[in-house]
Amino acid sequence: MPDHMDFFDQVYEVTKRIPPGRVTTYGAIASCLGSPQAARTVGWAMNVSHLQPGFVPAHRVVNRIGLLTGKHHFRHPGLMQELLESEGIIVIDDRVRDFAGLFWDPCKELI
DNA sequence: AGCCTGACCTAGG
DNA sequence: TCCTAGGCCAGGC
Repeated sequence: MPDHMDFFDQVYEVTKRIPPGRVTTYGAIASCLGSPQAARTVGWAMNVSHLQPGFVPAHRVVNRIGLLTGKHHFRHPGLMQELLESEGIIVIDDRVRDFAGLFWDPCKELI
C-alpha cells in the first residue's frame, strides 16, 4: 500500500476490494492498515464514503459480530440490508447469517 | 484552540 | 461476565 495515501484513501481502497457476497469489519480494515485501534475512524470514513469518486461498497462493512450498525447512515434504513440480500447474504435481526463463513479478511487477501 | 462526538475494538478490573 | 477507559482520525461548534 503506497504511503502517500492518507488513511481514508487506504480505507476506501480496501473496501472496494471486498468481493460481492462477502463482508468484513471495521476493525479488520483498521488492523490491516497498521492501526488496529482505529476501527472508529474507519466508521467515520464510511460515513463520508459517498463523497468518494467511484462506488464504495460500504454495506459490506459490518461490526465485529456481524451486526449492521451503519444501516441508519444509508439513504434509507433498510437499504444496507437490501444491498446485502441482493448479493445473496441473509440478514436476520440486523445481523449477517453465517458471518464467520462470509468474512473476508482484508490483510490475508489484499493485493 | 479546545472540547465533544461518532457506522469501533481491545484490554483490564 | 459486565463495565470502563483509552486509542484512533475528522468534523462541528
